[in-house]
Amino acid sequence: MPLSIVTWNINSVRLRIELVAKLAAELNPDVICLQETKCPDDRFPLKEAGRIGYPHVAIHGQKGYHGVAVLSRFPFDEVSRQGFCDVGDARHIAVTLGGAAGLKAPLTIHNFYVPAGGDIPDTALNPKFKHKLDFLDEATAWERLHRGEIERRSVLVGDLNIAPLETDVWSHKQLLDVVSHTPVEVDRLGRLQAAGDWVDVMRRFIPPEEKLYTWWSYRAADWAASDRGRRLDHVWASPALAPTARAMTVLREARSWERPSDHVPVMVTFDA
DNA sequence: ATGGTGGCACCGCCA
Repeated sequence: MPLSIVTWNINSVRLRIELVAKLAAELNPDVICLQETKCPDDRFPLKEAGRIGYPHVAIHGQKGYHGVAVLSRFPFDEVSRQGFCDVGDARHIAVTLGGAAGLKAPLTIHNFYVPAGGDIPDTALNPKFKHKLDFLDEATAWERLHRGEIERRSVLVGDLNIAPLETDVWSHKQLLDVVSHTPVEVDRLGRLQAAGDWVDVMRRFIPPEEKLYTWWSYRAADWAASDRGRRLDHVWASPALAPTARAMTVLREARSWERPSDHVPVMVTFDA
């Protein structure tokens, strides 16, 4: 059975729930993983999610900042939330789809929102950059502990706030010292990927030689004309699941929607 | 070379 999963940093779920409806109408995904919901759990727009076809919602939110959620057409067998760096941030939620979703075997989706890391790529000068690296280190250690489960049928998606490849940014040279593309961050992300033996599914569909972006700054006068994008959002699959990936879409047009997020949705369809 | 925008909570912080 095909299972389509979207990841999208929505930058406020309450402000943009109608854009989730538009996404649902255009791509019809089975599961939608959101980041930066910026919404306490008791204020999440659950009714609206149900109205647009997603009656099953797993949330890990907080007031004003961060927050992740998973909207699903199918019920979850399990939901879990992991804290990192002991700071109380809502940056991870995992759901398992299985028998109740009609899958032949359980499939776990990890939805991450990695800290952005501030402006200065120096851990001594910028505590937010230190937090970003620490978060990635903790997530890597946590993955090593759970490697046995991850190896089966897992997906890791989210706003990882790092563009690892030279073609994941509009100018490799000009962004080498810009947070999101520094070698130290790329190295940390590589370790996280190696810890789960994750396959970069987006790059299975668009070769590493080609430019590929999922985020364009709000600060550009004309984001499309300047096209100074970065690939900050990712879909990784475990080795067991990766070969079943059938299609991948980066919904670039969503950046032109009215009152858009600065990130666009990415969808991957698996024969799950 | 600089500053440019956006969301939330509350007039600063984070992205």
